[in-house]
Amino acid sequence: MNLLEKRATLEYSIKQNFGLLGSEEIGRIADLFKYKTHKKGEFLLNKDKSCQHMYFVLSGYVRIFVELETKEVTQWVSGKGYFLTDLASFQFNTPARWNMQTLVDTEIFYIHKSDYDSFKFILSQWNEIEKQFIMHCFITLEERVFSHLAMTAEERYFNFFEQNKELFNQIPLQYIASMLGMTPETFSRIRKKQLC
Amino acid sequence: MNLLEKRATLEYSIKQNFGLLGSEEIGRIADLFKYKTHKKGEFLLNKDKSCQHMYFVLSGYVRIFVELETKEVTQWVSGKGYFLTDLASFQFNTPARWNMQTLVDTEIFYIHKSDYDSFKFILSQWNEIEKQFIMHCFITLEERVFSHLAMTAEERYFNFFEQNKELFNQIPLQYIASMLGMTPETFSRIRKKQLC
DNA sequence: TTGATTTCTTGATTTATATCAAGAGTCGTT
DNA sequence: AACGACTCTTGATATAAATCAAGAAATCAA
Repeated sequence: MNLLEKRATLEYSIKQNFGLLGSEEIGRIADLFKYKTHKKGEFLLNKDKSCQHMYFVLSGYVRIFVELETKEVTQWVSGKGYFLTDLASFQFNTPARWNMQTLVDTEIFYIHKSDYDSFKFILSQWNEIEKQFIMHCFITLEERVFSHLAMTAEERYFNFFEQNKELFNQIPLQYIASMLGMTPETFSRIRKKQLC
Repeated sequence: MNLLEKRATLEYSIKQNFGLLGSEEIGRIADLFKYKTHKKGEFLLNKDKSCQHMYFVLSGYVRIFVELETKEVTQWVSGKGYFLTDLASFQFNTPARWNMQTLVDTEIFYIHKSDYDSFKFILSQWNEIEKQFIMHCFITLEERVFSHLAMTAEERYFNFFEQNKELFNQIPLQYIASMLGMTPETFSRIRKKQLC
């Protein structure tokens, strides 16, 4: 993939997630993102630091997690096409709540908060568009909370599998287990049922 | 509480949740809310219907829940000072995902979607303000997901209790149990530990 | 106040999931 | 190819939480 194609991928995802923008406007947004590659295992963000960037995953995977006394909790894994940041830190300058680490060699586009904030001056509809984006994120999270109120570990597994098949042969399964709220052993046993 | 004091309470909560507004502007927002009382057990919203309103709880409690084949799941209980709606339905005109029912006689202010949508024309900063409000909601939900990934039922109980003491002697405890993702029996046993 | 209904508690039991421990597979590196 | 480091699986066991069932307590309505 050459840089032009990478750029096209970014623009496509901006269109998908921040609808209602003309292609000229999308171009102006994309202009402010910078391209970078990260080796497997590198951190994009450390907990308690300030999160000054929003990231876009072009290829690879980024894990969002936190370390507790006794265990490590993976909050989410973002693959290609995802925008990600620690929202509380990025928007309200609080210390970051999560670590972000690449699980494989990963290509990202990133944008600094100061450039991101300029969108609202460049584009009159920006606040409206961003608002809708966050609403969709909120609705998705509501579903995730619901899955913990209403579903068993096994139901969460199959539900998630249907939506994210590709993830299951790309990253260590223990991280999927954690983001679904179960141990690797439980995950493995459910998986065995699935395969038999 | 007379109507003037009720109105003042609404304005105060608007200020709390949608900061950055002058008092004249808050007044113009509050003007578009209407006051209504609901008897215990009345529905503000039925699942699968269209949610055309946002609600503000002045006094009382509203339960957000859904009925499954085998059980009922309470997603949240909103007490005084809460704004509530089915966001997906209110904003994107999808069928409502939740029921909303009062748990006691309840006073609310409500606003129709068409009036709510007019805020952005009345107030130049509205989109920005609303965006920040939703971001805070999103961050709160992230914490809630995390509580299911990292905490036991007992930890969720005590964590929630610290934040919401008043709820525990105002509404049936079974609903708190459900929103914390446990059965009433488990809830009761944890509660016993707390009291002894 | 009384009876009816709902809610909460408690005990016994079952089930789901976590923990612990060991071994097997996989992957990356040299 | 071989080593070491992860990662996954599997079994045995422990623990957390759900289920089932009954009764007690609280609440509501007449």
